[in-house]
Amino acid sequence: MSKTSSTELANILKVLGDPSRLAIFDLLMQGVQCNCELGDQLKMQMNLISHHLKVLRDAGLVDAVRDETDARWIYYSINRQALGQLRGRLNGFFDPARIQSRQPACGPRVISEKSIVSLR
Amino acid sequence: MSKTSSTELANILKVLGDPSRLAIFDLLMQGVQCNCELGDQLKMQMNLISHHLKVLRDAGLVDAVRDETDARWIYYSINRQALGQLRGRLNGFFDPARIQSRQPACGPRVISEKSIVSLR
DNA sequence: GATATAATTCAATGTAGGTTGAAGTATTAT
DNA sequence: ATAATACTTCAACCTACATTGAATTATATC
Repeated sequence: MSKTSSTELANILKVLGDPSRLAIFDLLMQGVQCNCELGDQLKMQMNLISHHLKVLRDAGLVDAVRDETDARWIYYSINRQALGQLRGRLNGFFDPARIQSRQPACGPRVISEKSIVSLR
Repeated sequence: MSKTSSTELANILKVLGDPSRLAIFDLLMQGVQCNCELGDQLKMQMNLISHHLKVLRDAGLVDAVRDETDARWIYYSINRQALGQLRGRLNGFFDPARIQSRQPACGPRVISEKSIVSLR
């Protein structure tokens, strides 16, 4: 895997690698939608929930829509496309079949370039 | 998903959610094994590699064995069991089928307990 | 217009943790 | 014994960022 691609994945994992944020994500998977209920469930202040939701939204993982009848309310949900993409990337990256058996390029068992030359 | 389980997963994702560390993990998936070669590939100092390897080992993701003929060398590798477990947990957590459609528990469309009572 | 509600934004704080350089440990070679 | 090698550990630094409280925005109600 290319270094940039690995870095991109790391950044997504960092977004999800916070207990509060992953808990929010998990509640959204369960269908919880509004900021206030998230706060109730997790016993967190509303502005903190809002902060984490922004991080999740900036990462493209979460969507937000305003209520049509009362625009003060905002409903959050998992971005299904992003979820599918993430799932695919995780499966690709953490695939046991990817593990290659390979001789160490250094260490005592390796005949180095230099020693090959010196043997001639 | 329980909160503790979610937190556990978050901690693993945090370990992997660092670009340097995920790059090391990725090289180990490709079969690179010794500290020095990891450092060469990633242009990082050996002690820093060592630090990140310790974090990965503490998380159970990576194994280390000493060379039998020259114990100065240590070969690192992906812990296959941990990789399989992680893959399973990730697939379980980021499963689109988990997303539940659910009415918001708050917002204007919800008839609250209080209003029900006041209507009687 | 004034007040209330839902949520965001801002400024400040505190700390976890990535990075660095130097010292230390274990093993092997001379 | 001394030096070299491979790696780890330690101490210090520094930055990113989660958290907090207050102020702000936007919308709705009275």
